[in-house]
Amino acid sequence: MKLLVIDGNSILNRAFYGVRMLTTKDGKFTNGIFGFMNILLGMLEEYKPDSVAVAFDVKSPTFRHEMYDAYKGTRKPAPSELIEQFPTLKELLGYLGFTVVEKPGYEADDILGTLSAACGKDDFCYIATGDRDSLQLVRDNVNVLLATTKMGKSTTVKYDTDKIKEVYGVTPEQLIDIKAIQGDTSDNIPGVAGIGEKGAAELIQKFGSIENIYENLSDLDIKPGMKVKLETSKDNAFLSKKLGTICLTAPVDTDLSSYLIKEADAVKATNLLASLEMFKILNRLNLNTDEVPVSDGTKTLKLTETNDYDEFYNALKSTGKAFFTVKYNDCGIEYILFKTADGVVLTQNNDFMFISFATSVFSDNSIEKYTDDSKRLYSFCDAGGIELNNVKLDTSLAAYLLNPNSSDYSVKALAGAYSLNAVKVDAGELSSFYETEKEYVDSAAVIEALSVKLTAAVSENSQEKLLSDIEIPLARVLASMEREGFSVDRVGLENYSDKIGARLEESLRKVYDLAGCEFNLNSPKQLSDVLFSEDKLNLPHGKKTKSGYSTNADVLESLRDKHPIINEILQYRALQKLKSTYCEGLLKVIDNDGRIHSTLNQTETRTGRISSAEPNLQNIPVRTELGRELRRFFNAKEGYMLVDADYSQIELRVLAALAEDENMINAFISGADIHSITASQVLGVPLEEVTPNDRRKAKAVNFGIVYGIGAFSLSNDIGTSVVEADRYIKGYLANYSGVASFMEKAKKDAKEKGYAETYFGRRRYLPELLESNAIRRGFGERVAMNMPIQGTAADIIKIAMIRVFERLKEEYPEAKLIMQVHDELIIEAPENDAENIAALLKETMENACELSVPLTVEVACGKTWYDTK
DNA sequence: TATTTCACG
DNA sequence: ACGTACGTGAAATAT
Repeated sequence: MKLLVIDGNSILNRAFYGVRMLTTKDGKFTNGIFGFMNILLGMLEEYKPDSVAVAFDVKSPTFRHEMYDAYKGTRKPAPSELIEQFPTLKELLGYLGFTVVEKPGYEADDILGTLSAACGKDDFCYIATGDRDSLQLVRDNVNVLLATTKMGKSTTVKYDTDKIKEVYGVTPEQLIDIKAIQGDTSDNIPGVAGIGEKGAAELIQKFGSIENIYENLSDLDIKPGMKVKLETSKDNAFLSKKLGTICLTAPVDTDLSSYLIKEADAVKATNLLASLEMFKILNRLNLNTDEVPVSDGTKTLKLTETNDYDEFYNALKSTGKAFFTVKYNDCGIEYILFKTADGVVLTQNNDFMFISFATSVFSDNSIEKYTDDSKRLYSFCDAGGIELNNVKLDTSLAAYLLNPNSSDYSVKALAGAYSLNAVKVDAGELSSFYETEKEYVDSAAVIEALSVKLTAAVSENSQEKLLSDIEIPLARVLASMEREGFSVDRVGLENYSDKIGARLEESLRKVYDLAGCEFNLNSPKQLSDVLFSEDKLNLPHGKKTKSGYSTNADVLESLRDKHPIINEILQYRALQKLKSTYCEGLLKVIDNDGRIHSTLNQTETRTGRISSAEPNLQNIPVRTELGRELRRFFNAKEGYMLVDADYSQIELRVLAALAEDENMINAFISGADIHSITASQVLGVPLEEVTPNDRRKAKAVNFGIVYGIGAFSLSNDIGTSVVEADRYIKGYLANYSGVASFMEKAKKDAKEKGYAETYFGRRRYLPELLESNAIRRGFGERVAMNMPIQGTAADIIKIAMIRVFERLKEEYPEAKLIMQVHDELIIEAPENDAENIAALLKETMENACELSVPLTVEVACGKTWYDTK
């Protein structure tokens, strides 16, 4: 019999602290269970036990905090986030066929000891724990698998008798004697006062046991000082040995066959794991559930191929719905897989009729499309001059609306999330195709069922309009923007790069001179050594990071007048950023058409914004002149102009509207400068007497308010004391009382509902609000205040983008929307139409949404991006 | 792969 | 006593 005995408390504890906080959408904490299952599955695979027992303490769990322990010698109760995971874990283990062992009055340790001792010589026992105390249980047929977390990575180390000898120089039993002398404050084991780990180990290595030591104390070769200590604590030593010896006779079932792994209750286990959103674990377990019926009741789907396109097209037309996924290759579409009532139908692009078929399906307005990557499909269709009509659902977009706190919206991931993993495919003659294209076929198999579930959930959340009027139409706009790209002056950028490169070298040389040594200036670690070491520049260090002292711009800024090297380092950093990220980074991605085609992600941010990557064109420098020069190389093609428009203070206006704050609304309606008005009202001085410094502070507060400001950060930002910053915030909230109550309501609503939401109903779930850690809860509260503002602004510009796109297509088909930077839209327009298009853009953006405050847009034309500012 | 830094709104 | 403003992506070094 091969037995695996797990210290459930210890392993769950390790897992909890080793895995970053994870929660389900509805706020259940799962990181401990997730880590536990990973460790357990790893052990099952590696050691292949036939029996498993998981032991738990019955009393409420505590945890050892190393630092805390060292000083206080006590244990802290485990946080509620961990405690709530125990019952769920036990339930899950039961469903999976593993035996949970608990005995009131006994610790998990004792159960491990008893079961390991119950192993006969034909048995083998593995003990999994994170607690070194259990190492005393190691025998020829008992190994301990010690879970340790090294640098955030969890590993298990196997201890057999040889390994114990190697590490401690003693037998496993002698570890008890070492501990009897050494003691253990966290377990209230006194030990021998004045002798620690090293001394204890040495004594036992030499003399074998405390019994031997005390029987022959006068004769043994021990330093007199140590003898005195031993003598004084004799009673404690023997008491400690007793306390430190793990009980081998706990009253638990020692018939090992009771712990044979039982058959899992696959349905219950699957449901529980799905509710915990642990799809990776679910897949790894390979539970033998019956196939899940898909929406039409079918359990096993037949994979067939058709070349009779006319017939198949008519079949699609008669149902009015096409559920499909597309596989692309370099030349376009490789094949399309359709889910039909009969199964999955493969249509391969190896026939001259195929494209005509695909074109018919895509353009047919009477066929609703349900697919998984509409942006890519729009892109393909645009490129081939094919119309794509009536996209009813994009699974990734629907799932993103349902929960933006996710990173994987693939059909595979969603099928897991919606318990559709067990749909089986009968590939028949296409089995070799199925083998190589399994993932696509499986995706097609579930896309209808998935669509049904997603549609229901979106409707349940009242997010239908968000999906049909914003996200789905936007996919088409983004596809077009990606395809259009942004024209870039390669030669200009190369020259600029050379110029920066020369200055960079010069700067580096100066830093070396001033430092008196050469080192890698790109390494914060090496730089902090040079700046802060006593034998180097010995400058006063600021805040710490995980691995040393910070060298970021804030810290350096505060040291600027302490040493001339600081200024040079700041300059170097700025140049290095321009050179590597912008010059070299951008030059690498200019396409053959002389344009940069960034990817615009629609399911990336938690607030509803879009993001730009490979390259990121939403963070092209603008704040410093040297950086802003880069924008000269982003230009309009021959005969065209850039038309650039941005919303002014859109987030603050959204705040005024959402908060229904009369005062702030009137400020915006008046059209005057919002920051000056704020300063005037908060300080109680006439508008004309507001100084530039007053305005600067008011502006900082206006920005900060949107993020869920704290006095500490504001004081940092505007360079005043925390007390004064706090007074300023109080004054601000008293003046804009609608804003104050909005913030309170935002927090309260989010706490009650579990999510924050925008004006248009976009949601963001906030499990952080349930955490016991005040820092993280505070973060959740700031997000609860910020998300409705940032998200509503994001919704508004998305609406504007769709309308601008439609109008351009209709009125100025040559002009194209090419970029969005959160509150800014850029159009590449024929020179002659630029003025008209500027007006069109401004008007469309300003009227994208009717709020109780006006939305104002500033628009400018120019040959380059630089010229539009 | 994680950490640190820094560019943008 | 904590640690301190929201949302991103990229590059470089360190592990």
